[in-house]
Amino acid sequence: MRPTVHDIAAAAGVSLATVDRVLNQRPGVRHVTREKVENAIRQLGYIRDVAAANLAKGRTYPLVFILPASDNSFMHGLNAEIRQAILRSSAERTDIRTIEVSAFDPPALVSVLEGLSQEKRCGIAMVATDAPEVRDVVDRLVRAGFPIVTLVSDLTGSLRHHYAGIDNIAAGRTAARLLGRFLGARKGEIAVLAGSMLVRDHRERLEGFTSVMAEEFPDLTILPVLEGRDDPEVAHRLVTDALSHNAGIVGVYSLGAGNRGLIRALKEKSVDRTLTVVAHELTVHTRAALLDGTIDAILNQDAGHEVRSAIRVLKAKADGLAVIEAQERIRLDIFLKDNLP
Amino acid sequence: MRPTVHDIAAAAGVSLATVDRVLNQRPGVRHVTREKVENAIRQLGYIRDVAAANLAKGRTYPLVFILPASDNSFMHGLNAEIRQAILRSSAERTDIRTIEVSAFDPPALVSVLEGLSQEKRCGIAMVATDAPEVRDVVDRLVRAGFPIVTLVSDLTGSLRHHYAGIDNIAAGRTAARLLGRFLGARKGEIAVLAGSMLVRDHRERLEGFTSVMAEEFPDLTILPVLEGRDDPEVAHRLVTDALSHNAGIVGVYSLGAGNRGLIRALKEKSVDRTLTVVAHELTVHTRAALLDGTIDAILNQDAGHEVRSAIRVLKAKADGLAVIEAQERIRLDIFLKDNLP
DNA sequence: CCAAATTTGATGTACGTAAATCAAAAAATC
DNA sequence: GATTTTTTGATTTACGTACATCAAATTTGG
Repeated sequence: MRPTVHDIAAAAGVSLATVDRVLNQRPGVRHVTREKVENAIRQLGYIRDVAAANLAKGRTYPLVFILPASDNSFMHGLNAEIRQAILRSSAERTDIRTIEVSAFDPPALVSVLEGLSQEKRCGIAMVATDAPEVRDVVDRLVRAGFPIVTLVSDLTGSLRHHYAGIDNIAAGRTAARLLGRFLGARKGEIAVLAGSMLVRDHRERLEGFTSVMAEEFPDLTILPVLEGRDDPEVAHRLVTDALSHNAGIVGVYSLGAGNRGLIRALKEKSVDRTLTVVAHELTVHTRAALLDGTIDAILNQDAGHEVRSAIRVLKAKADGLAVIEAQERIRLDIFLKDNLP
Repeated sequence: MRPTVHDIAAAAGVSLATVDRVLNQRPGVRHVTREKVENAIRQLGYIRDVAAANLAKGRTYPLVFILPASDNSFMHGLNAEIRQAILRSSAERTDIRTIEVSAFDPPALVSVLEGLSQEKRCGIAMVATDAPEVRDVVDRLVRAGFPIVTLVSDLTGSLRHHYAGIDNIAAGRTAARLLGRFLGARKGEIAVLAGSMLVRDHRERLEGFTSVMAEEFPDLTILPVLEGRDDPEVAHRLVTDALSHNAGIVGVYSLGAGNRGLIRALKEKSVDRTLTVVAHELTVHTRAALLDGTIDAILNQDAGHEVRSAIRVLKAKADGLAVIEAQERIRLDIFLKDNLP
């Protein structure tokens, strides 16, 4: 049986009330007494029963998800997962609310965060926009005791407690190796379709991609990046143009959203040639394209896992508890047509 | 605020004691009264507070892991993860014990299960050996109210509540496509190294592998399977022999354990030729081989995830609660040298 | 050494549920 | 209609923790 507060009180030779004061950091305990209690806690290996504590406190975990107002499948999926989490909130004692903030707009994000800093403490999960002023508010909030995790896109160099998302450099590198290996001995050009180079995750994916390409596949040259703004129409036009003007393209890496347009363009143009294509994010469109052979591999991050992980980490941080690191690592999923979920 | 037992009592116009009798399926409630209470539960959307209930009951979840006594890295890893879970057991209210049973030995497994059926009810996670007599005991245990999940290796056609493991046919198919695509236009022979064809997961991997090879890569022919019994020494000898006698081998698929021997054989023989190699299970050995280029891709199942998932599912089943299906799906991890954890 | 301030103890209530007891009411049986 | 059986109610204690109150003990300051 694990020790209870009563056991500590007995072991430390103090009353229950004193143990309570120490545990909950209430004033009115002399230094020596506090030490006695803390020693007893350590020796007995006491761990607070979080379930019982939450019951007594009537505690719920107020959580806020800050998401960019982007209209693409991935963000829709992320939103859906958060709604699922909200449905579970009574069982999980969470109280989740979401705030939309205009995309790639540091000042907007900063003002939302500053608004939160005025309210009572809550856990924050945010899709970060990478800017110094954002880092500053985040650091301030962390110092003020707010548990903060970044979601999907990280804020490196900040004090955020955790990042629930994939390693985007590794993702880009993996994409490059897959493309390179699938192309085998073929020489030619690779078209890269991104959303925007202003977004950190896209920049990182490109960085990883180009470095592996340069190191290991010198016969393949990367064309200037097409910025499709995660918009299917724009993507369609850019890819169509590129394929028309450049007969040497043998492969495509789509590292952002807006794959609907890419797929349409590929189908229109691929009658005359075979392209090897690696794209990000598993959606109804990319899934169909993988199955019909238009796309060769899909790299994916599991939005559901990211949301559940963010919630687990925020709750643990609010309680000052440790997390199971391996459990919270978001992996890069690689899907071929054979291992689709 | 979510409704409590008091709210139901009030709504149904009965006493707390009666609500308790209904909730915990105690006798002494007339049919009509039971219905009144059940209606109130449904209308108010009452959900039992599991934390409070467990506190009141002083409940722990007795769990048993039944594992084959196999001496390979994967089973060691699985064991390590179970030990980790045991360390967390006080916080998770679990009481975990493991039972080793000789590998690939249905009668031994059956007798262990029958022993458990005599004890008080507990959740069972087992690495199944696929045999009719095992299926029968499992079905009997499930009917007797034991929550049962299969781990790593499934028992299809049985009543087990859940399977915590990967889809091995999909794994084999994926391996075939990776090998085939990596080899590009090359023709030649593929060596397959398995542990034993008596194990269901190995059979399934081979099945998936051969079917994709046959369908999509007719220029590659599969050599007769080498059964390495998951033993490094045996594997080393078999692979060395195969490579010596057959100059046409261009690729290797290792679908079982004992990769240490495979890797040594490859290093000794690969001075004169380039092989494309796909292997299962990420261990220190396969990881190093992936990084130094001896292996091209590793397929993996995350033992930690499998153990945690099995525990979550068993607890949920014991409480009659639903699980988050997407969370419990064990995915096939594909590692290239760029996305190693 | 006395008064004031601080520290500690004792005790009770609460959270939502489980489980037990005993009395009272209702239903079924003869 | 009286008796037995079944069903229901009322009440209590418990789980491990949080939190509040008030009294008692101890320390501190003058």
